[in-house]
Amino acid sequence: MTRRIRTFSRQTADLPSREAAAVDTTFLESLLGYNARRAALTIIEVFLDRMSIYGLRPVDFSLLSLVAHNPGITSRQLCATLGILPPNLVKLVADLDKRGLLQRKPHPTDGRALGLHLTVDGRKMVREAEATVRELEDGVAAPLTPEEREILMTLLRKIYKQ
Amino acid sequence: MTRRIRTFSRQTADLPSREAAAVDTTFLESLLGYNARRAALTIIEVFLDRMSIYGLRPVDFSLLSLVAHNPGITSRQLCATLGILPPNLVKLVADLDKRGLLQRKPHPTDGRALGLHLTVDGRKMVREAEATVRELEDGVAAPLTPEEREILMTLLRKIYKQ
DNA sequence: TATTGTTATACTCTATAACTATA
DNA sequence: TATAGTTATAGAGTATAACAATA
Repeated sequence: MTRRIRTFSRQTADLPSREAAAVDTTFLESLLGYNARRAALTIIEVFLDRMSIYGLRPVDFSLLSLVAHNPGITSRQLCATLGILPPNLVKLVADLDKRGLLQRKPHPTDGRALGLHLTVDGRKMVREAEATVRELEDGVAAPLTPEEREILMTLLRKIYKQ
Repeated sequence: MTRRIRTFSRQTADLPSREAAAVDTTFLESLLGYNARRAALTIIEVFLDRMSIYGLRPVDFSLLSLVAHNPGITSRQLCATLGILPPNLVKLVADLDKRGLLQRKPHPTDGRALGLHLTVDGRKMVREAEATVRELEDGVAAPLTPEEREILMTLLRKIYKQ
């Protein structure tokens, strides 16, 4: 079975040209928000490139990984966890369903809800995709020592979990 | 002169409900990309709220601040610095021009280019807005010691400057 | 009466192609 | 021939309102 590999275009952030290098960014670089956004965009760019072989965007990967580690999770829980609005989750789940990666089954106790479960293909893809994400993150975290990498994640969690 | 204050809606990330709290996010939270994106979104949310009094989104603020610290900067330099594509910058600059915050003047040496300069109103707004951003960042960085805050920014810069 | 999943829809953000004026 | 600024436009992402089925 062949599956079309979706491609994701993304602005190729112009490499710092002579002009850009001359720009004073001192103030912006003193801001947590600016630095966090720039770092996040850098990681996303690498993610898009390396994960294109699976046809998974960050949101698709996060969704599948959550279903893998929380079989039977509902759309509502997914929305709350990933910060996605319910109407926007419908197509995401429907598309992954069409690709044969997950299934919607009746919820055991709540007749309104549907529990999400990975298919065999879905489990295989998540296993491989999670390994690729680890490799890709090893690459972007290369300038950091293992200790610094842990510190960085700990500090980031302090920001969004307060 | 009255100026309409633009409002920016943003998804009010559902606070961790009982349901969401039960979701296992261990794997995602072990990823740099996930943590960086979540932290960036948290800061943006606070930014949108506190900066709405100026009618400035993050991109507007970054643009104005760069012009303030780099008088005469060109659109092309802004694009390279902020990772914006030239066609998308046109309306941003035009709108700030219409609001009387900046002006486009002929470039002294390049007839094709236009140098951007803040107006008196623009300089006043940037001064106040930068102070507000400092305050707002003090808030989001409250769970961190001053040393941790510096370490966090240093590590983030290592990620996107490699 | 509230919640789950859904449809329809609108608005914003990001991207590509192509034009003009100038280098 | 290449670059700065621009126009038009398409696609992706994110938002609100409202509905049927179920709690």
